[in-house]
Amino acid sequence: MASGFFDRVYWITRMIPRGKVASYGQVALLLGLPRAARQVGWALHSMPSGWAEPKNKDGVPWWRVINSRGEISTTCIEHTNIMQRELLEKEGIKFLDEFGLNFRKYRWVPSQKEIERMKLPSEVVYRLNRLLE
DNA sequence: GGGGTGACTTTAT
DNA sequence: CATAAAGCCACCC
Repeated sequence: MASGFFDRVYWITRMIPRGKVASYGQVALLLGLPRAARQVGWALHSMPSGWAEPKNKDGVPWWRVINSRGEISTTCIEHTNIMQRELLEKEGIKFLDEFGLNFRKYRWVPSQKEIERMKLPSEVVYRLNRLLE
């Protein structure tokens, strides 16, 4: 388990499968920090630029993290919202409008086993299950 | 140690 | 449905 907050964000984000998305809040929950959604966005914004490249095998698939309304919400100039949509479309995701998609259809729902392995506090597991149902 | 800064979220209007 | 406001907390001066 990584020690720093940022490293833990990258660790969770790497678990999101191709063609699936998670919200910033969902990543925060999986970290065991239910109210750290904003910092998740910041972590993805300020990671080493090489890690943001889709071709980088050891990189972080930042484009699979969107906001709780199912919309792309990056303000990054290097990695734009348009770029993010193209990356997701390349993974098979269809958009409902310019930057919105069907969260019901594309949300990453970790297996119960994966959730157990993370040893999260019961309150966090409760909130997670409610989010994913 | 204090204050500003967010790729956020929820709740209230 | 759209907007606003408040709460949020890791990080960097």
